[in-house]
Amino acid sequence: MDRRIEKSRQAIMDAFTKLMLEKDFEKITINEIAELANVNRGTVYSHYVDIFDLLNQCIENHLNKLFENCQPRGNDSSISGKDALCKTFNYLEQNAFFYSKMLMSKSITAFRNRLHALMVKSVEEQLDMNGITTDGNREIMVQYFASATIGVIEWWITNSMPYSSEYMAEQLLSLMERYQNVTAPLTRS
Amino acid sequence: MDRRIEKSRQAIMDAFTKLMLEKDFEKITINEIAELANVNRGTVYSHYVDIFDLLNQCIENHLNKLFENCQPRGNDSSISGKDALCKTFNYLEQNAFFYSKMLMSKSITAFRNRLHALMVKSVEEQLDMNGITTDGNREIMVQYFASATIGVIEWWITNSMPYSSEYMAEQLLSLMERYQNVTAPLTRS
DNA sequence: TCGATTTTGTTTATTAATCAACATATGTGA
DNA sequence: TCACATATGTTGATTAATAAACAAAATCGA
Repeated sequence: MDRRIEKSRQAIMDAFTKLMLEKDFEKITINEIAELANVNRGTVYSHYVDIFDLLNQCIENHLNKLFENCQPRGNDSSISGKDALCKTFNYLEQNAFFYSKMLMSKSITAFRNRLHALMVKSVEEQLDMNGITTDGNREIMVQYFASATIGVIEWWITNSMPYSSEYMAEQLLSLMERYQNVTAPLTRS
Repeated sequence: MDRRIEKSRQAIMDAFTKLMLEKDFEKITINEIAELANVNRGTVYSHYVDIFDLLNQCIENHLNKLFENCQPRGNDSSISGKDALCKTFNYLEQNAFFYSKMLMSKSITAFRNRLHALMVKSVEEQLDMNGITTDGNREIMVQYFASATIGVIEWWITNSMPYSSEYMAEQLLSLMERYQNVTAPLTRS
């Protein structure tokens, strides 16, 4: 792809993310973003229809990175479920400022919705991948695991990460293993 | 000016400076520079005729910053000659890696020549500014002060800055004050 | 509330950057 | 020494980014 596109997108997204950390979303203007990104205002509009589109793509980028982190590498299962989960918590820790802002913002509902949707999808994939069948209702089970995991993550982030990422991965894994052989809603063991 | 020009120049110059620090000038290629700067190779050629032009402009940029540092601020002489000289040594310290490379490189003669020329010009300006007249030969005096100052700077840089910049400024100032009321070849008192 | 300022979103002409292709030059290893 | 690879410098067609200008909407301050 034309490297200009990549550079502009990166500069705009970086500027937006930076502004997100230091002020409320409602206070951020396209002007500010363009100025900080050092691109023309028109360039912003050529990549994003408006600031909400920018927000959504920003969320999408971050959540993609989040869920990438918990995919076992390639075909070799050299990385265990616990390792992958640990990597995920490490990633969250490194980007805690961003995720904290997203979870605590009153005006941003898109983030929670998208996180939940992606988590549900991820849990379903893990169930399929591990060939898990259950007596109970599958739909409900998926919702159960997804919400449980998000709840733990949200609590950990918004409470300034009181435990290490290793410990969190351990505990979450242990909780999930109690019920089914679903070793992790995000990863396979 | 079109911000694209500024951004491209900056990216290219940054990449070149970075490469200068980690390898010899002769080993640096335009391809490398373009790659590291993340610009098309043609863009490099649209700003610089060849790698020697790039080197010269790089030297020019750095030396301009060097001599900017020792100009007293604006019209108010709130910053004394010593302070300005101190700022100059501080700047040299911060960019010691670059200046050391330049001074020690066998293949780069342009840097020493340009440094000497700018130093001579600076000494002449300081003489004029302070209205200094002397019995001796002015030309020779200018050469004397210019070479003396460069010699001290070169020794300090290539010997890993054995004294603090404050001390160096002090000592150099004191040496120059012994002869004329030329308080500093780089600054006015 | 009202006037002023800022922001938004869009358009247009212009320009810099891009990619691909090329011939030439330089250098490198067998 | 001679292929082979890499680097140089240039060209032309295409595209993304730019600045400037604009009307409309939103925000702000008095």
